[in-house]
Amino acid sequence: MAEVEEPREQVSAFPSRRSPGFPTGRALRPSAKVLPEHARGHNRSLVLQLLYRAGTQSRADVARGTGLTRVTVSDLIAELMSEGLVIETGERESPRPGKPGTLLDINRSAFHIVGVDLSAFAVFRGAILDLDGRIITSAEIPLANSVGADASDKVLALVDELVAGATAPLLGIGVGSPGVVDREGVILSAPNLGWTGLPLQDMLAERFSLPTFVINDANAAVLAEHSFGDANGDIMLVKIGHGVGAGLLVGGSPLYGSRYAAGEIGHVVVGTDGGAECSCGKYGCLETWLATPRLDARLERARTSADREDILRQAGHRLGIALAPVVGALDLAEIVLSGPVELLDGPLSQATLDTLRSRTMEEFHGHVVLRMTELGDDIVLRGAAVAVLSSQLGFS
Amino acid sequence: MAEVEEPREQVSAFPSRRSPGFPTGRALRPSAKVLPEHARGHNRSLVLQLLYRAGTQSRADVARGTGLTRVTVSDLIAELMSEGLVIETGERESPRPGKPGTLLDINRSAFHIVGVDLSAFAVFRGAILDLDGRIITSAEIPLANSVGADASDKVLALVDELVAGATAPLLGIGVGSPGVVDREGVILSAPNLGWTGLPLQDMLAERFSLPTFVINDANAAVLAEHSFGDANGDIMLVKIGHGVGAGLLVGGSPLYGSRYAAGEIGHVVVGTDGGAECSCGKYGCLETWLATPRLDARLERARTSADREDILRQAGHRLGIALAPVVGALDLAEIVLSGPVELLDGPLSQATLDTLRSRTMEEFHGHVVLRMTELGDDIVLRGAAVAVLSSQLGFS
DNA sequence: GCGAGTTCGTAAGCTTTACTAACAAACATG
DNA sequence: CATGTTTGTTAGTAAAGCTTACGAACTCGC
Repeated sequence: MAEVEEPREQVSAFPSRRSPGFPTGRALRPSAKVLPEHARGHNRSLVLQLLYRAGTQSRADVARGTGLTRVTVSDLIAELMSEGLVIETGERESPRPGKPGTLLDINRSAFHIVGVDLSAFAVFRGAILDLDGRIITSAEIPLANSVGADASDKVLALVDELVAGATAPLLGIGVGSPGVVDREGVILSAPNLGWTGLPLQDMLAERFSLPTFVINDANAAVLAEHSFGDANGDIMLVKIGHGVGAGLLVGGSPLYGSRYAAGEIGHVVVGTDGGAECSCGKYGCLETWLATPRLDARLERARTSADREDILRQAGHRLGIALAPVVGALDLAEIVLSGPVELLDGPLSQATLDTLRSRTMEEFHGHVVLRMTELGDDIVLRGAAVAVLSSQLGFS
Repeated sequence: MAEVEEPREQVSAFPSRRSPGFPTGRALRPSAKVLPEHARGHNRSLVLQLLYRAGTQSRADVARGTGLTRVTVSDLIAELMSEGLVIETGERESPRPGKPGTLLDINRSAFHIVGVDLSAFAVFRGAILDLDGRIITSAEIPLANSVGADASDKVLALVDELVAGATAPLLGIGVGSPGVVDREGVILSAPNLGWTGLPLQDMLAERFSLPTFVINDANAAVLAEHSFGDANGDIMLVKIGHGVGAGLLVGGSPLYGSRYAAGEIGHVVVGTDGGAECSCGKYGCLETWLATPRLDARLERARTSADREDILRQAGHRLGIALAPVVGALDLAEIVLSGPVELLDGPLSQATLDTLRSRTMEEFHGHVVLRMTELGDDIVLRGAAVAVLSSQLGFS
């Protein structure tokens, strides 16, 4: 019995079955046939998802929650238990009549995940996380200006260290990298790290024999916000640091763009009144207004706190100008900012919101929410872990 | 055996089975369980899709094209033939060895579709189309300034006329309407027609007992461009007329937005240097630069052809300014313009493209293509028909 | 002309999956 | 303590696509 379609052979922590999931649902791609076993995988994910989210409950509860019958749920649960993914946690103490149910939960400590963030300044950060996305241990390796192969060697070294220190079977490795990353985890271009066409995902998967996922850092961040934050509906996460980038989640799934460059808004020119010269050669790019080095430099020159506020407000204003057409086109529910709180939270984000409101139509887009993420500096790390979770367990 | 989930009972042209399709594929919705019959529906659509696109071929060809076995394909084809959707068209004249296959095709003249465009100026347009989207007959009804119930009565009258003149069983009714339309085909707001919360889809479905789909006009247009035009990848269709709106297709499916207002970019302010006062009260909205009445008025005041060109170029420039952040955020493959060719095709679209190139990053988004649609004034009509096709046959 | 090889479509039987029906176990309530 | 409720499991059924096998119809080489 040959596997139907398994493009890349990766060793999984699960003995029997990899959740196949459905074809991506794209109406027009030459989408694949669906076999009964695919349906099984879908329902399996459904059960897993319910347990993950709603927590401890009985088989009968799961049956009601998914719409499947108790028989089918029992069967799926047996499979999941044999893989060690689900455990029985005892009996329900019954305040109601009838036989008390056997309570189930995801075995939240049975597997760990390696998450890596390559987007911080001058340092690669990594961590081991549990299935709930909590950080168990973390590690760092200074970048020391390395680029190219030196830099990718440091990624390998960092993951080496994390994998060696793991205290539970690993579900996989997730990496959030700056730059343009394709669907196979090849980093097509990451100028700051001197990478072009680096197949980091394959390199890691081969070296560690673990399911590995390399994605863009802003996409990782928006995944984290979706899973661990309060995000609902279509959201855009704007990540402001040494550069400016964004991740978009539409209908629950990340938007890649036609050449994997979705969210690359840092070098879009903002406004029609010039602006400072950018490293890219143009004038008035979003990064010239918002990248933290530029912003810090401008703030240092400020004399009064009113000056500081003006500078921050101006930056926020520019962000609002750039985001207004995007909000209009996508009808976003939420815009989340990620970056240095002391810069972003306050006059800057307030000015962004004000500008957004004054440049879009209240009736259509007045409902858009703008806020800071509450996930702090771990957002990319945790988002990379979500990518692993989502692919290995079949949900996000 | 109860239907699993059929929110709205609609009479279909098909006796036995409505293609159920899969849940929308949104990772995080409380997505539904999948039964074997859902898989069947998916594979059924796959076969239909292949026949629709690739045209005449044998059962064995279909099996190779879909990855299903010849046995399964035979079974599905038998089902489709019993519904009158597929017919045998003769034997292949064999240049190759082996038994010649029996050629099959979609029965392209067996069903017709009603398509309606409510977005034209001062007139409602409708047509009967065949399964290939060709217009068989068309009809119009002058709007004569009616609004509210008078206007919706005219829609009913127009569809009455078309349905009465149909010469084949109807697959369904598709309507492209201006304004904000939700997923159930309720027109939440269409100011020009005086509609608020008008359940047009239900009204038509009930009156004609046919599957009916009411969608936004720009979304219809982008569907048409996708199906009948050359569009590939993620596209945005910008529809310029008395207003300015857009439809977005991401990963092959339309983008609705969190409150069904995606694509409503007409009242986004463009640039940071003021602009004319808009009917909405703001200054410098995209519509003040591009809506055809404003543009025509400005062009009438032009003295020389150089003046005319300047005006058109300025308008195109503004469109480029508005689109640059959207291109950056979505990494669009293509932007398609729909509207009066004499205004849009030439200096205007050239200026839009120039502006787009000068305000985005060549490496990331230099590949974006900007062009006029070739579907002309029938684009909404045909897109509305695509909505019917896509839902009733399970593809687009 | 004819056997060998190829391709097509179908028949029969198998495997997977989720379903229904039925039941024993375990509990609350009157 | 009898009754009703809820849980989880066993047994059997229906749907779907698969594999295997086969007759029909064709081309090609001798």
